[in-house]
Amino acid sequence: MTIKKTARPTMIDVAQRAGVSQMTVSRAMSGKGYVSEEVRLKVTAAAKEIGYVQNKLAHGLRSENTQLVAVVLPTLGNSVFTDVLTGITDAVTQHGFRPVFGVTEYSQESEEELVQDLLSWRPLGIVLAGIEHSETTRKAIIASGIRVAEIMDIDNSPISIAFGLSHKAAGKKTAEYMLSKGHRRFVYVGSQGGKDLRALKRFEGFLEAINEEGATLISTEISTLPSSLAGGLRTTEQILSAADKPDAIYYANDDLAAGGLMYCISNGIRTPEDIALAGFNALPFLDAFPIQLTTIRTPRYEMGWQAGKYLVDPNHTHYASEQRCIDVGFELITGDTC
Amino acid sequence: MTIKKTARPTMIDVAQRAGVSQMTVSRAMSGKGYVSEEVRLKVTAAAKEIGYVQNKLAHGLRSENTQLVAVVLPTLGNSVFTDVLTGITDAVTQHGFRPVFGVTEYSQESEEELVQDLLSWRPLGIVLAGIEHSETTRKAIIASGIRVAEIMDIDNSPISIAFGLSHKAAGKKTAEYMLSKGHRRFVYVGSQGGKDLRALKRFEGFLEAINEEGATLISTEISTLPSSLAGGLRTTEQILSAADKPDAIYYANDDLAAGGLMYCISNGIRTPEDIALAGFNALPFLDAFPIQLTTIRTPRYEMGWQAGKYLVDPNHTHYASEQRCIDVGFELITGDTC
DNA sequence: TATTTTTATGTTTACGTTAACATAGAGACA
DNA sequence: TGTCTCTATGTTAACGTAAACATAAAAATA
Repeated sequence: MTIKKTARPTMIDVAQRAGVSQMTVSRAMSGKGYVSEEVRLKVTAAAKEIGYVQNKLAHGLRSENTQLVAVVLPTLGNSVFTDVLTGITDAVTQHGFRPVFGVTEYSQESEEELVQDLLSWRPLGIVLAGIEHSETTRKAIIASGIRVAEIMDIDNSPISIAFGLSHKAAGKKTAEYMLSKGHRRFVYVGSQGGKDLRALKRFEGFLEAINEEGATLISTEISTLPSSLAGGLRTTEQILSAADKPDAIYYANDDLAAGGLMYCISNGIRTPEDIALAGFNALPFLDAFPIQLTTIRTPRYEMGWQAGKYLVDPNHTHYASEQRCIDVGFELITGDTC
Repeated sequence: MTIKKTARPTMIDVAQRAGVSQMTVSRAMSGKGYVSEEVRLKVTAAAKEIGYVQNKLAHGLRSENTQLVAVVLPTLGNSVFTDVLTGITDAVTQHGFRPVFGVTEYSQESEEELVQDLLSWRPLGIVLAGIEHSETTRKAIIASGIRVAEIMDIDNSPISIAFGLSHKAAGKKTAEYMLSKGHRRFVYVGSQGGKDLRALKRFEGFLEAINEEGATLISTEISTLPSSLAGGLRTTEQILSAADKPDAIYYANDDLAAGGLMYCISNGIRTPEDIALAGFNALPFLDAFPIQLTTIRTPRYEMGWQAGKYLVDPNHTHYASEQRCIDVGFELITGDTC
């Protein structure tokens, strides 16, 4: 006879205590199949007495239903993605699911490994941030046969379904608004060394629009660091100290833009008279600023929520082969800085 | 449309393809036991060809080793906890583990359910934010026999080990500094309807210190909402518009304090001459403010990292019954607002 | 050369659960 | 009254993997 490592109670222990078969315990706990009220009470009492805890590994292995949803995000260091994760978590938790996540740090190689690893948990579905993935990643997910939802971006072909917005259109819209306010000489400020593909798409849309109008992009300042207020502030200081000053700065996101705005506020630089500023995301802390930043509001929580709901809601129709994009839209916040 | 159950390849399929037994595949994939280099290559090639993906449910069930770490947090809506989660994730990922998490929204009842559910995944260990838990929660974890680490707080008896700081001491230290700067009439600003127990402990320490010195607490303003800059701003406006004005405000955290500081900056109110302000956490975005907030720096990422490392590092000694607190400390940032 | 050790592989079984099938009594209906 | 359906329970097998045990050839040692 071998010695068990952990003698955690199983359904067999509960069954013995309740004087029924193990299968009856299973039925009483899961609520599936017929169990008399009397027996059900005996079983739940016995389970509580001996501290029975379900083993989800065994459950998942046998039933092929893990109650797990995999989530792949570039980082948790930006509230944009924690908003999304919160939406996903809320949606799937409602249906008894749990998220298992990993972060890629904006690397497609990391994403490949991560997806492989997450798939080994046999989740019901997977949520991927972004719509650009390596062929290996796409193949692995398709081969697994599980449900997929891509979020944030719709500017490409999704594996199956995408809930997002057109970043190219958002960049374009920002440019059009800035141009309409008479700005003509721009600087673009980015971060992450250009690894943020959605930021690049916004910049692309932005560039197209200003080129169409014959306006000028003086320079681009892309730091390798993650975006931060402090980084945006420093970069803005440099830009405004240079000989060839722009009349407007387009930032990859609100973290950078807020830093720029803070620099202006602190140094008595007027917006938009001395310099116009625009960001992206409409982060909530900007509400507290005395000057409202021109930016674009994105429904981050909602994208996560919709994707999560889509994956776990049994009433949803699922699109295995059909590819479709759900445009959740965005809203230009004109603000005071253009 | 029904979801078809895909016949995903197992080790048996790999074995057939490679012309070996299933057990040899298991050994080749896991690296445990003897496998000749020749066979190992055949197996990995066969696995790749048919798109084999490990089944972690079966692995975990058989080996009693899930490579999972459970994480319980009050919310993801505050960067304090995402910092912690990032630390945990980084530490456990290094050792091939994956976090499974859930949020309690500051409710002990939610925590009970959540812990029960997370335990059913048979994680190697669990990280809990905070040191105050219901007796049911404590019992369930102890009965499960898994490793536990509590983080953030050390002002109580941990289940096993806690990595955190004394919030009471932090509140006291802030009060002492403010008193040393001559402030005597205080208002306290909180949020979450007092459900944030760590904030309450800081307030407790703060109160003790000002009472010892005979200073006055004019009032406490505790909103039921989650903390935000906008909330801090509004509350500060109210406080400074009242007839009985304090000479210092102590905020439950930096989100609220930053809102207050922003109100002062926007309205030409001088700190600390007109009003002194202090917060808690030293959130990074405050670096970009023209006036540095008086606050307390907390090693959030480090707490998460240490807890994660403690749980999954095979070289660590584990303290099953012994209770101990690891004080990670804090640092007073004197700043400009006191 | 004989013996022991190391390496390499296979066979059987068990992890804890649920699906599928089996059985039997209670009540409904002809 | 006999058959049929519904309810309540039990029995057996299977999910995919790794531990335990078994075996045999190759290498090391005596």
